[in-house]
Amino acid sequence: MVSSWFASPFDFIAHLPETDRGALLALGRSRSAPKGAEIFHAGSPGGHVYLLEDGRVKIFHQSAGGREIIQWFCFPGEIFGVAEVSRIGPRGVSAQACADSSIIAIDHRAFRAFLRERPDTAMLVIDVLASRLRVLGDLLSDLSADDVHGRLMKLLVRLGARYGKQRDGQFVVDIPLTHQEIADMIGTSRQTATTELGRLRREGVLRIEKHCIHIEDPRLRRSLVSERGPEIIPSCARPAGPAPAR
Amino acid sequence: MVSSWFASPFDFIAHLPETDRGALLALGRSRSAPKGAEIFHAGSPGGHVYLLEDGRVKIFHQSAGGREIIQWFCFPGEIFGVAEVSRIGPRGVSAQACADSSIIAIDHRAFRAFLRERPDTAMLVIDVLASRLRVLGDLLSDLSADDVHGRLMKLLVRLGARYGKQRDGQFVVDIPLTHQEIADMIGTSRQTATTELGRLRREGVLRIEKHCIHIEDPRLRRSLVSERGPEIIPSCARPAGPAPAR
DNA sequence: TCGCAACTGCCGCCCGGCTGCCAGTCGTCC
DNA sequence: GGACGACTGGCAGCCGGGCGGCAGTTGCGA
Repeated sequence: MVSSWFASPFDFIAHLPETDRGALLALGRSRSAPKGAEIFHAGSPGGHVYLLEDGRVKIFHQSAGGREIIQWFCFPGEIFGVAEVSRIGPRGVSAQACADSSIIAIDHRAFRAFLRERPDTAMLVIDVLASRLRVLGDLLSDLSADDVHGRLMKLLVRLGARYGKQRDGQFVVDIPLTHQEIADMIGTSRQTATTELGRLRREGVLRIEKHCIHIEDPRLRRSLVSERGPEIIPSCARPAGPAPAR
Repeated sequence: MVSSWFASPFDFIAHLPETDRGALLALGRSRSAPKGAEIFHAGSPGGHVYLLEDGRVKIFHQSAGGREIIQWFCFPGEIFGVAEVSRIGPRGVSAQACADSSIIAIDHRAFRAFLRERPDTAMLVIDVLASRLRVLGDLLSDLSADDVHGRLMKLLVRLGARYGKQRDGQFVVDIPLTHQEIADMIGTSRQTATTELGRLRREGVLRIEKHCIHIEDPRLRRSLVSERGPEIIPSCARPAGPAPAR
């Protein structure tokens, strides 16, 4: 059994070395962000790095036409807003709480100074950035090569592998998503996403209940279960074992 | 005068601290790659990080349909192949020499060990990854929000700001590009790229000579010249000065 | 409990851009 | 110098999917 690289949620806080965790958290200030609150906005200076203690945060790009392109969701333990603080210039993406959230804001200069003294944590940051680079690269490739149906299927696979849970004999992606959000994740319109989701529902591939996606198709379900392996801790990763099929 | 973040080529080797440069270069083995040679391929294990001494390298994603999505070009001094070595799993992108090139290959374990001991270089790697994350984020947003004309204009601005040179009273993007490559950079077909380039030529915006783009439109030219500022060294960047308009 | 706002679901129209095709030009290697 | 391959340029046809519109449903807050 192999685990695809995208199947492992990146719990940054949990992966921090014991010796660094307390010190890093102490650098920041905790604050709460109610559902819908904007944490930072594209164009703002970007003086902080954030850790998500609890809740869910959407990282997205806003285009000129008002369209949103969702790059990813952050879950508890993840770090975000880190790409923009290392280079001059404003943030390129916006962050918004999708649920009542609790976040820790760390001044970016303090964060950089911290990384300089803690090589383990610095390597972890490199791993996070590298992983996100791959995610975006894949999104880019899908967007220019696949049609809407293909992109939606790939989204299902990714969401299922990464966030899916087995519950009461069902396979559920435990994130409430609107059609609009799904459309924004695969770069299409709300209407087209609705149509395509309707087709998949009629074909028995999935079912949506309380905005959560239930995978019904037994084949897809099995492949999702087998792709979720034990969580990979990248710092411990060795190029041993067979490479996962891509 | 402000400099857009994307206007600064990232000469990794030049930005290395004096104390680290020799030691890092000594870790690797230099080799040459003739034009068209593949340096690594998507799906391969990814055991090395590369520095480009001379030449030009194309980093791209190959889609199922055989289509290429060019993520960026590397120029002398740049580092590449770094995103894939930190996580388990094969490479997601391929690298190919666009011109006769000379590269230095560094074993990824040696590279990681090096970064652990050299915080300045580790921070530089973080800056490189962060910068590329922004590039991909922008590409993604353009691809899903703009039409071909808009994407081509943005490509012109980026290429011009980053690689443009003033020469003999002309403004030239000094990279020989085929229509196919331009199409691969903006996610469209060769034919559509040809058509759109033809229109821009007829409108007097640009001229293509020996596969190099000459910017003719005086307004576009002025804006490109003013966007190229002194090269930004991210490690020295302070959030002083006005934020560039995006 | 009511009312509004957000979300879902389904049309039909229409246009941007992809596919396929072919002819002309340029560069390069025999 | 000739032949071949790579690149450019343009045209016809078609279709995926964006957009506007609207009705029905859900759920949240007053």
